[in-house]
Amino acid sequence: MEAGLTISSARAVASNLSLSSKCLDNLIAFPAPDLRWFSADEALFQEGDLASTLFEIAQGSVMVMRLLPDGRRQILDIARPGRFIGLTAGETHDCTAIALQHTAVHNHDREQILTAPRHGASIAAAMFDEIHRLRDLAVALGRKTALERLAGFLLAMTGNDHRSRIELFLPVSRLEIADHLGLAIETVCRNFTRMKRDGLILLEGNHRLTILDKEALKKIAAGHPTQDASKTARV
Amino acid sequence: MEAGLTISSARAVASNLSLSSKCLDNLIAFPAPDLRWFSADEALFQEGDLASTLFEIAQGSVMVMRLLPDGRRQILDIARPGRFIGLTAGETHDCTAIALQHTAVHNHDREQILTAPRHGASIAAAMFDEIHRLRDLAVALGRKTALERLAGFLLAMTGNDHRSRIELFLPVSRLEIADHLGLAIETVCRNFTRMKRDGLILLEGNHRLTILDKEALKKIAAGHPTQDASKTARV
DNA sequence: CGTCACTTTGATGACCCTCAATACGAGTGG
DNA sequence: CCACTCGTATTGAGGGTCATCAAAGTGACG
Repeated sequence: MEAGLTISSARAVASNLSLSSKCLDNLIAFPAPDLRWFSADEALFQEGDLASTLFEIAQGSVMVMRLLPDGRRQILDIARPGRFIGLTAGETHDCTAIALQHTAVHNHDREQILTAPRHGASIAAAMFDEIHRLRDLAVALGRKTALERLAGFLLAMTGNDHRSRIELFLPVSRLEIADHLGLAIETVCRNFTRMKRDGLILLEGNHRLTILDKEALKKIAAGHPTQDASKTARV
Repeated sequence: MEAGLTISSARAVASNLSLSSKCLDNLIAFPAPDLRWFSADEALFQEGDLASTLFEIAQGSVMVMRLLPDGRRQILDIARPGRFIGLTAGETHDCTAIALQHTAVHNHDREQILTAPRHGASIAAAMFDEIHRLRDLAVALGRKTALERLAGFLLAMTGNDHRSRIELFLPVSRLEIADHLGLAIETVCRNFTRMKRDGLILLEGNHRLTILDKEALKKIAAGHPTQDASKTARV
């Protein structure tokens, strides 16, 4: 692993996240699959590996990423329990998946699950979701500002929580957020600081964050032509 | 349509592209689907529309895009004959599809084709391809330079043509290339000019282009730490 | 031959990256 | 308990790539 990509053991700090209800549903839908544990920073699969199994996250979190020859990294997905990992077109994986915490996954045989009619529907839904997420990401990376990307990222991390004030556990470091959003780590920091200054969030340690004004974040993330608070504040 | 997005009638100039063999295969695999024609700039569907039909491009080309409230645009896909359009997770479309030329599409009933076992496999393959393309796009938008993105775009336009010298028809304007690659139109122009200066391509009118050195483009697009020609040339 | 849309080129500026220094937090050992 | 260390996060200064603004060039079409 490269020096710049080193990930601390701080990750083990809070690996006991809630096991989502969606995941429990899948435990019933897919009876008795193999369960396997990965430790933090361990690879579920690497780009180029044979794609014979499909992983379903039971507990923990996983990042899916691609590396350029000179070390530039794009994190394509940060996946939580209930999600499928390893959907690919060809015989081999086109990206790498790394566990972010101590993570449990169900192994499904790829051929078997794709041909089984009942399971096929779940996989199809997972693929549609994947397409939708990647479209969102492409719009963010191609056309949104750093602040808008970060707001969208935080909202994505909240999942379906509808409260206005939300306490979040971030399974990723600033560097990983940066590599997910196509930014430099310093830009992530500066915009977190700005959100904090503007009363949108609270920062409580590197992996804890509280959203104070979800509606404001939504407006920013949507790319609305908002009157910039930093400008009005200086009048 | 917005002023900035106006698209010229120049598109009709060369709408007689080759009807790919893959498309002919599909004509056999999916017997007697409805055929429908769209004129240039006509929408196949808009973001928010009910997603009841799946479109298979028979002839022409289509762009899939999303708009932000203030007019920023991200073109997510530029699709040629043989490709499926309208794959979406929910009941409604999460993006807009516009014909780039006079374009013929086959209409497939969404429910019917997804449940039919034989057709389902083709759709699954199409979805995998879509995921793969979107990952490539995200890596480009998030972590590649303007020159690298443009090189990758040109290679994607060549399809499976293995020759070194390739004459291309570009179904899109400079503005559309820019909105696909997350750049400004001027940046696209400048980098085309640079490629031309470096002997990588020829520019022959706004929609015609010849690739002279495909291998060099591949190296650039892959993100290899290349010795910059613009620097060495000035010594 | 004038208009119109698009493209190209140039000048300038903004946003974000890079480099650098400091701060913070957790773990370790004295 | 406190100094020390190490990795990460934050903040500041300066620079580069690309965006914006502006103007000229090109080609199609009436």
